[in-house]
Amino acid sequence: MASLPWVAVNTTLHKLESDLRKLPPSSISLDKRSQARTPEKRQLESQPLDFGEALSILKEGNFIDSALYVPLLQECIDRKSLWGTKSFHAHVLKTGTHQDLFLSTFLVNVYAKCGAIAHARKLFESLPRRNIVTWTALMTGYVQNSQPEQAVEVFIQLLEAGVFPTNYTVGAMLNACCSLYYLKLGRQVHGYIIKYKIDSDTSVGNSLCSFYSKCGILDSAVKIFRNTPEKNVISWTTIISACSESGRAETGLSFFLGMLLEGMTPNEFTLTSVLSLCCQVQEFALGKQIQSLCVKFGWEAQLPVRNSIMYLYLKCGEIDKARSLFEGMGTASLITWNAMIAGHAQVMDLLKDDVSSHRSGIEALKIFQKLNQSDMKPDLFSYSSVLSVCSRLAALEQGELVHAQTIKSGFLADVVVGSALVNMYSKCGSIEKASKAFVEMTRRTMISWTSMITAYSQHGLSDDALQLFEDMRFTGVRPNEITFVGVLSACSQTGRIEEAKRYFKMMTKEYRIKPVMDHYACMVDMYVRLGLLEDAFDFIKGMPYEPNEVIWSMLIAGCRSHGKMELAFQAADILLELKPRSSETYFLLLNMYISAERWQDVSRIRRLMKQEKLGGLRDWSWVNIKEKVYYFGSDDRSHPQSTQMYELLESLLEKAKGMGYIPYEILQIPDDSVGEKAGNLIVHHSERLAIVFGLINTVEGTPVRVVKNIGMCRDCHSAVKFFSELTQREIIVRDSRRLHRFREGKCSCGDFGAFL
DNA sequence: CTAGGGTTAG
Repeated sequence: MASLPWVAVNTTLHKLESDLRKLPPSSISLDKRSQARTPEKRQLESQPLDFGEALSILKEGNFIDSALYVPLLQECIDRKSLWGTKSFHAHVLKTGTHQDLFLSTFLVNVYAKCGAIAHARKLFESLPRRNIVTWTALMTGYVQNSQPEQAVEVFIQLLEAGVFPTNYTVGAMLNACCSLYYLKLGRQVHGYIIKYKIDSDTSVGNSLCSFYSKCGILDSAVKIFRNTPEKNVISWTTIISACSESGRAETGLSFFLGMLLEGMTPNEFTLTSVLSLCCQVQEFALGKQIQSLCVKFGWEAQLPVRNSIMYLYLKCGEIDKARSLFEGMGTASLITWNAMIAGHAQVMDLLKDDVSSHRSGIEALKIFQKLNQSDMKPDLFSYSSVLSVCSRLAALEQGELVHAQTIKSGFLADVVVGSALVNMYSKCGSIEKASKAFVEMTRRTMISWTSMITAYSQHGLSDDALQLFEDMRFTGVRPNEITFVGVLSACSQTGRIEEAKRYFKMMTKEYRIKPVMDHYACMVDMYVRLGLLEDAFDFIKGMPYEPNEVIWSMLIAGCRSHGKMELAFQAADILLELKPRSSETYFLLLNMYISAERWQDVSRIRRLMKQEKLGGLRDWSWVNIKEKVYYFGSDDRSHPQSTQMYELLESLLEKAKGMGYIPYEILQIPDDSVGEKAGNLIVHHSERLAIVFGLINTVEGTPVRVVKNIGMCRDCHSAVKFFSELTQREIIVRDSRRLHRFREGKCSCGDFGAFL
């Protein structure tokens, strides 16, 4: 963006002003050529066409029927076939049809759409004649090929050439401005639009509306929309998707309602936008109603519509339905593939603690692999989704392969892909590679910074996290509420009470960010770690909203660790009034009462769990070894190497005891699938088995990475610390709450990470 | 001029 000098911009606008002055007001508004397609043109398009056949005719140097020109070019766009376009171009030159301005303009457009903007430019330069549509096509081409500065440049040139801009040209200019984030320039263009009274033109209004929304000013977009006198379907679609981009899904849905009430018929664009809104706010029932609307209006066969519906099914967890839609799709686009990968990634979140969540991730990797084998190339969306899948799976090997692929394909340069990579390495336990990826980024957004700050914080490196936060502020990037979760949790890890208070104040006063539950949770966590349990209690009581389950469990777990049982019991009573929803919370209380031998309370908890219909938890862990996944449950003996595993485990535990390991009582997690078998006490939780399996089956000295579906208990946490020292191995366990990196007898979580 | 897919927390 630096290459566009302000002088040029001002010249443009100055020139624009004088040129627009010469213009009779009526001539700007419409360019007939691009209006609704003429009947004979539509007829051309419906001609049957075999793309391959047509191309081979061209290749052999033979002529093709001119009736096939338009459909062939359209096909080149759809397939992004540069080779096809070139062949066609050659054909046009040979037949002398390049004199046809319509065809030449179309070719400029096709080259641009195939990503060959340089070719488009060359053709443009060589044309003996050009009209405003040709100019506009070139501008649009630059915008679409991420060279908005060039688009502005072309705009200057066309004005200098004495050509009159149309509404389309103004639209392309506004698009260039929003890609440049040139709010100022766009506003000036808006000024001229008003001055020359073309603001009542529907398409100009639509462009402005989309411009403001893309610059993040939804209010202005809404204003423009309301002031557009003759709203068409596009106007409504624009405002609806503007709401979607600004994350204001409810507003978007109400606009949709308004549209229907005004008797406007939605088109396929509208419906796909609305479906995406439904996904955003998880209004799946509404989404299914929209699906019926798609059928009613006859849009259900459109690929984008089918993509949206498939994505909707994934988001509400109906994977089988989504999969059958996917498999039934004759032609899938890259977006179809990406939606499948991203959808599976989100299903992982949906199924959080269940082992099927993991399977969904594996499925996503498989889909990505199939995409690689297909004739389509993954793009930045595919890469960022698949990287997030790798990070959720802690699949380092696969993640590294994807990393290599992003380097090869050049997508690593994208900020989102870069941030996803930082996150992947961090979640896979390698802070070194995460920070390397961060340092190598050429551009950073707030999310990139936040990812890295959070990464340091999760790895227990609070100095680095806080330093980076200061760097971020110094760079002038505005943190959001998630950044502060990272900052505050970094403070809490190392008990920096004063700094935590300062940052909390900074968040609310300087950045006007309303603290949410997670911020309070960080503060409570800090008091608890420091053993300041009364302070924690007071802090909780002073919160502006009702503390949730997580906050109370933290306090209770802390009281347990510090032996302040009276306070723990008091807090437990309050917690139970809240009717906790998670089984984990009940197990925390249950085990606490069992070890305190408060049998009345034990039966009270059991009764409550039955009332709430909360079943057992499954304790699962898995370990990735050479792209294969091995699952383990508590006391699992199903693996052929079991004997060897248990021998190693017992010997490690014995040696640990010699070094001072004192076992806590191991948390009992009754598993529903097994039924309540009396006297079947758990001896080993799943992560221990996964760890020893990893130790046996990986090379000496390399890290072992394990993922666990629920939180680690105190006993396992303490034992694994000794394992890391005894084996001189780095052991990484990612549980449902946080990341534990055990090295030389210490854990990155600072020892207060195990709640149960 | 309008659409469908992506990254950050506990």
